[in-house]
Amino acid sequence: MPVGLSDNDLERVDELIGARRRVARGMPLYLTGESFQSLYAIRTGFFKTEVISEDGREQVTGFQMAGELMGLDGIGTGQHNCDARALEDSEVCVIPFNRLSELSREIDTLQHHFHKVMSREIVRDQAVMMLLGTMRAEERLAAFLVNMSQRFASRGYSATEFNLRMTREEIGSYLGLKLETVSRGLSRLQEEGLLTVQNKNIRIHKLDELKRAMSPRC
Amino acid sequence: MPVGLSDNDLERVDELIGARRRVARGMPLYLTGESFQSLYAIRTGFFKTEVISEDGREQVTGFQMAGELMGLDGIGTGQHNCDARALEDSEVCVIPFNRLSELSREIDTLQHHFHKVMSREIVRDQAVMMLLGTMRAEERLAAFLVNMSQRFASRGYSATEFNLRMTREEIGSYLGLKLETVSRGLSRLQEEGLLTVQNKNIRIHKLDELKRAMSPRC
DNA sequence: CCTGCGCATTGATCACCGTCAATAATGAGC
DNA sequence: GCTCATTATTGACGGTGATCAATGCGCAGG
Repeated sequence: MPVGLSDNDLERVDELIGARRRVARGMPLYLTGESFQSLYAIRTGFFKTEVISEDGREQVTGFQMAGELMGLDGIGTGQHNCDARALEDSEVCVIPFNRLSELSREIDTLQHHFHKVMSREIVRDQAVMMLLGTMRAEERLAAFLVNMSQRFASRGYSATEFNLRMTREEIGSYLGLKLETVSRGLSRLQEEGLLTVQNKNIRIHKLDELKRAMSPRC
Repeated sequence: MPVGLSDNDLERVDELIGARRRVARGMPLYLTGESFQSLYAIRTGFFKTEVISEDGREQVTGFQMAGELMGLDGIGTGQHNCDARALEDSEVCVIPFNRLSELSREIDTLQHHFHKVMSREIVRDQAVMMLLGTMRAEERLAAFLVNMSQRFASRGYSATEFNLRMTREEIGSYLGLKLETVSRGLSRLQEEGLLTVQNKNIRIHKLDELKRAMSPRC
């Protein structure tokens, strides 16, 4: 993942990557309470992370796609603090955290890169707080779709046509809404002509207007 | 902050701490967009961090008290991604991030400690997402007060009697509620006999019931 | 092909919380 | 001590989204 390494260092980082691991759709990569040993970089596939509170509430805290890193929440306590579950058949690289720590002590670039990744995760979480704290249902939905669009685009896929891997309920959990509200919101955006929804398939017709729909009433 | 260092290493970590800096009530420690150079450890006082979105929305993302670290959000982009503002006259230790990086390459304990702090910040943020995504107004308030109580207690102050430093509006922003709802919620908890509110002064009478009030309807 | 199950859509109703508004209390500054 | 601005409380009302419920769709498996 990091760039700008010497050939020699690059080799060593390559060795850092332990095994690969396949995770079938619906199966957990790790569960809350399991001992934390490794980080996971997604090679292919799609995941959700989900926190479960003492009183049984569930909150999806994120959806992860290829290239993204999972497991950072486990470093602090030595135990995973959320569930990570595959939304489609997926493959991850296992990155033993001990080895990453050692190596990042020797390779500046790797250390910096790792710190940046953690920091960006914090910034991302803050953006979700903003979404949950201040946006109305349709704004949240627009923000979610724009975010998906950008992430697909940055991976070379279409920014305007993609298949969601998660259910309405999972979207709702992530956005702090009920699944009915998600469904209604999508129908509404469709009526307004911003996009077409057909089950999990989304076709965005007016990306700019969708971005504007993230802001309060016109 | 880290413990378990040799005397020698302890000296070096001490040197890591740059200047101290005083921040008067209401003044910013840093603002969004400023270049990121240092982390800040609070010696005394009380801060809030706040994200401001492009369309002008504000979201308080946290309240920080003595011993806590601020500025982690800046590492990823090299710029601060939120405002940090003192809620009372405060003093912080400036920790130049370059020096921290260097030193943590040499001192394992420091490296581990730093990684844990970042990870815990991520877990904390996820707990806030859970709060914003799944809890009703009064549950959020109870959770907020219990959290404050615990943090005061862990610093040697009373767990049942303390002064909030922030306004109802700031509490509301943090909890995704309007200030009126915060006020009503506090009044309600008071009517129920769980606590006494007098402006910013909180006296908790039934901490266990307050904890129960974090969960859905009795 | 049909069956059954999970997922999605849509409608009707209701409750929670936001909004608007008026008043009160607090604290800083002169 | 008085004034003013800020902060907090409380009430009335309305809207957004939750809840309850019924129907429809799509897909895996027999």
